[in-house]
Amino acid sequence: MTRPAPPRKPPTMADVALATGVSPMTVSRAFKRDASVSDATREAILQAAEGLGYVFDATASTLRSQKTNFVAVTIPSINNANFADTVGGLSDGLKERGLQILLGYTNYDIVEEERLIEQLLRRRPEAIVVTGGKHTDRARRLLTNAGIPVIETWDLPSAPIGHVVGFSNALAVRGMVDHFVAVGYRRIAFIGGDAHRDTRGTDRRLGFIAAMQAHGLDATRLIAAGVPPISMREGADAMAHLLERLPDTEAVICVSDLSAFGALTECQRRGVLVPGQMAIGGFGNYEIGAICVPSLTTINPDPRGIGANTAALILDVIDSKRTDPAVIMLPPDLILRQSSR
Amino acid sequence: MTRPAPPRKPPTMADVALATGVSPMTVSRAFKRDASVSDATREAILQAAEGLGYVFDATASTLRSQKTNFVAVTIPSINNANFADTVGGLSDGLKERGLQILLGYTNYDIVEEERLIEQLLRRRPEAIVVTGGKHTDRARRLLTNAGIPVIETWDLPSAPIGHVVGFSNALAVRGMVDHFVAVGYRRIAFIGGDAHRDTRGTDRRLGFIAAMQAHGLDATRLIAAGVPPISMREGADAMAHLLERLPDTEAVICVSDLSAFGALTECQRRGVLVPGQMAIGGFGNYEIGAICVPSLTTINPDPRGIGANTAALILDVIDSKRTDPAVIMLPPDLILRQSSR
DNA sequence: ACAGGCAATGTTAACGATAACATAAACGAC
DNA sequence: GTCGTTTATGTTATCGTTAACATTGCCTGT
Repeated sequence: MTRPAPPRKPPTMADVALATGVSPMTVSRAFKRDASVSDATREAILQAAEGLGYVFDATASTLRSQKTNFVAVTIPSINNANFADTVGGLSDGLKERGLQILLGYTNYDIVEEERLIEQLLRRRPEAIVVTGGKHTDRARRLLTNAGIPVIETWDLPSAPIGHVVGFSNALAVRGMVDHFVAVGYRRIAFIGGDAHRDTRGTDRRLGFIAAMQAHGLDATRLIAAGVPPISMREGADAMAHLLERLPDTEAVICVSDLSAFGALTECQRRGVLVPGQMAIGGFGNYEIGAICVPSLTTINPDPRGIGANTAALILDVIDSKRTDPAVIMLPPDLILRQSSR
Repeated sequence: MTRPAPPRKPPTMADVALATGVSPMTVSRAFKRDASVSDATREAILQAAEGLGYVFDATASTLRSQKTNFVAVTIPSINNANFADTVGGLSDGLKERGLQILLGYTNYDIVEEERLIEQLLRRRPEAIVVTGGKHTDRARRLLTNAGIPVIETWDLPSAPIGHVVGFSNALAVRGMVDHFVAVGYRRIAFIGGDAHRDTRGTDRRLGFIAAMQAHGLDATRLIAAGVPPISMREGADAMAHLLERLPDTEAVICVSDLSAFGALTECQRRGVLVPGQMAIGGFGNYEIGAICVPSLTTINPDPRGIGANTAALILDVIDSKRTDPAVIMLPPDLILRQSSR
């Protein structure tokens, strides 16, 4: 009379304890770092655990200890080298402490961001990192009341919720405008998206306009190239548009290196010399800008540095080494390359 | 006599229940979709919850119901448009069911992958998706014993652990070699990384060698360009190397579009005409290949499709609509563009 | 008018770990 | 040799939610 194989529930610490002849508490200690368990006992426990196929249950641990070891992170898009670098820096900085990243993306939409933040907070992260400083009212409330460290990145919010690790997108673009003007360009255009979804892109356009006006120059050569975030294709289309409508333009600043590269290729297709007939500037210091011919003048916002600083900040706050809201600014570098010589 | 503000523990369902005058169980039901609660009661509960600043505790829910609503995913690198697209397709397909992605990256290292898999399994995901079919023995064991659906992607493992959603990297490259030969190229080189870290890259190189030999052609023009995954810079370096050492080479197939683009720029810097003097093929159908001048012949492995199919498969398995291990092949497309005309 | 059914809600115990406290044994200082 | 201290381990109760079962009341059909 053979029974059907029982559904065989996965083993728990109690099973490991039974197999080793100790109490569950000792098993629990054996899986911690600093706990006081004799080497022999720990060895026996871990071996029994491996033999039984026991896998630590982080959920139960979390519920009792009220520590999830999660850090929640929202980024606009997972498919973006800049944000990926920030997550990389963050992840590396948190790894040694056993903090795991719970990642979500908002698709550049603050309503989606609100939904995402709520979902993430349900997992009770130890801290939450959001990209950007613009949120729905409810999202702000959720973050404020979450009772955990909140870090806004990639931006310089006028009214920060908690901590900030970022920079001013507008000021960064101003630096590039200043450079272009100093080199002698006057009829300068800006290529960006056509909506306010991408707030960092919008800030860059506003920074462009303000900087041009500060120089007493015409700030109306604005090409809106499609729904943000715009990429290579839209950059190329925008350059086509620009060359047809405003052919006397001498230089163009693009909202990103990707659109700048697209714009560059359109010049190549049309035989427009870069930088001879058209100078180009980008934003973001993507790899492509360093490799393409001609290489692209750009702004390096140090995405990995943002992530690394955010990680360090989180650890300091968790260790109570820091109690007041921090505002960490990482001034972006202007990188001069062939496209604006 | 003012007391110091109490640490004010975050409200629980019991608090919401008290505030609404119902039992905690009814509050629990109000937060579910299908549960039987009257509209009036649910409304009152949700309003009270919002007023108290209550946030659902997914950890406790998970522990009791044994459902985490997590799907674990490992990718080699977060900073890669192909894998990002796969995660995007996966995420979109799982979102409607409330399944959240728990993402980790292995840095192209199967030892790191093992560590990561163990970490992820501790969170008790409903399913686990791994990139690639090569794992450490212990990782294989962990996956096999996890008791959840396992899906290997982006590959065609010889001995699958569970389900597979992928394609043969070797066969895909063979298709490109066949094309190059048909068009008349004979002295064809391959540019890739110099180690076995990136198993998909290695498979592509092996596919190249096999295909060349099948045509009776010299398969020794192999340029190793650095630690995988190689990118634009390494592609440029490799092309420089190739042009100096094997100047009679007529065409080159690169392990990725990124290295192919780097190789292309090196040709541009040296005045080597593409495709006139050197034809180039890439892999991955990255955006850059469609935009650059000349545009790049490439292979489209349909990363988003891999993600979407994986999501659909996971839902089918969870719903028990499918019980046997699935092997879903998405044959990559060869995309012919200017760089190999 | 009453059985049967369904909708809305309540009660109890449990998910699997560990914080907090308790205890036993070993060790050293004087 | 006694006492305090440290080390290794055990016991009990609990984290916040929900599965499973129980109950109440209202509606429907005959």
